[in-house]
Amino acid sequence: MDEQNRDEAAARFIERIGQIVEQDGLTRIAGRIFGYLLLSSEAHSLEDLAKAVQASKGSISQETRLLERLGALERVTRAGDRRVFYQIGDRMMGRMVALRIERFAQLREAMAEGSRVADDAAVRARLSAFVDFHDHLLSTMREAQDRWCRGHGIET
Amino acid sequence: MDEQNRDEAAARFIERIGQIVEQDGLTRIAGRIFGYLLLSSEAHSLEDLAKAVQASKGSISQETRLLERLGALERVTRAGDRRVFYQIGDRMMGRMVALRIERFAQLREAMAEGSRVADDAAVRARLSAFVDFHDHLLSTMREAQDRWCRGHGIET
DNA sequence: CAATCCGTTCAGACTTGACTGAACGTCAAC
DNA sequence: GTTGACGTTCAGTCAAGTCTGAACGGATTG
Repeated sequence: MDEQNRDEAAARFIERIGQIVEQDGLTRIAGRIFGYLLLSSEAHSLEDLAKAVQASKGSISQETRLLERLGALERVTRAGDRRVFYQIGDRMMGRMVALRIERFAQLREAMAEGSRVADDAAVRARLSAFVDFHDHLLSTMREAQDRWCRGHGIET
Repeated sequence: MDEQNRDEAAARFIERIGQIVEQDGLTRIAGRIFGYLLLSSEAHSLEDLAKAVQASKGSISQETRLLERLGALERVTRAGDRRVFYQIGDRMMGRMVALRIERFAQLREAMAEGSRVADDAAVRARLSAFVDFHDHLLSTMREAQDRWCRGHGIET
């Protein structure tokens, strides 16, 4: 793969991650920042990122801090340099999965509340089945996550 | 729980489901329709739904057909009645989980593509680890789903 | 102190897409 | 054929939220 193709492929990857992250409720710019950093082993300055994803400094500042809060990015500083650098966080993988597992848990809770509220027996049965199913699913997911993380030295 | 409280609780449930479904990329109205039908054992007409979730007939038509396409709702008709009624589909539970599993798979694919594109060995290693992890997670999730569905007579 | 370099914040412009309501097509009944 | 009950579609409206760019605050250097 020559450099030209590699750059195009990288751009496609960044856009793709941008869309996926956007589907998860963040902004497209946050997704592109994340995608860009995923493809780099180095930390990048705010200015770097602004140039790479073609967005204003303001947006980059906003979104990097959000991603940091979510545990997706890490902030790196260097002696003798006032700038801030961002890189993919160690706990990134664990956090991404944890967030999605959390979504399942949220839905489970809502359904549980529903089955408490419902006055119709058939409805209660349907919602209870949903809750049971998700309990099952959640426990296997969490177990899978724990096991894998322990086996590979990944922190959650 | 008296009727007043029950109605309020039902309304809260419907809004909550509305928000969750909205997070999943559908509209809030679609979510409310879904929530409303989740709490009912009967099928409801388009007009019923319009009144229940306070939306226009146009929106209800749009969103019910979308939910039907996704396998969340079923369309029911009755002899001697030209109206269409909607209810929660049998395959609802399986479909909801399948859609979310699909999201994991999407992310896995993107990361796999990234590891093909990356020119840095450390980056490739990070992305490969991500892919492996998701392969692991996906297989356990799918297995859990299959096993549970088989054990409880749920169709996927 | 002035000059400069960063990151942050915020008001406003702008984009996106949800939602409505009216028009339309269809079917059945009369 | 006419009327009325339905569901669908679509152009237009409106609100939500993203993005920008300028202003700002703090730190550092000369």
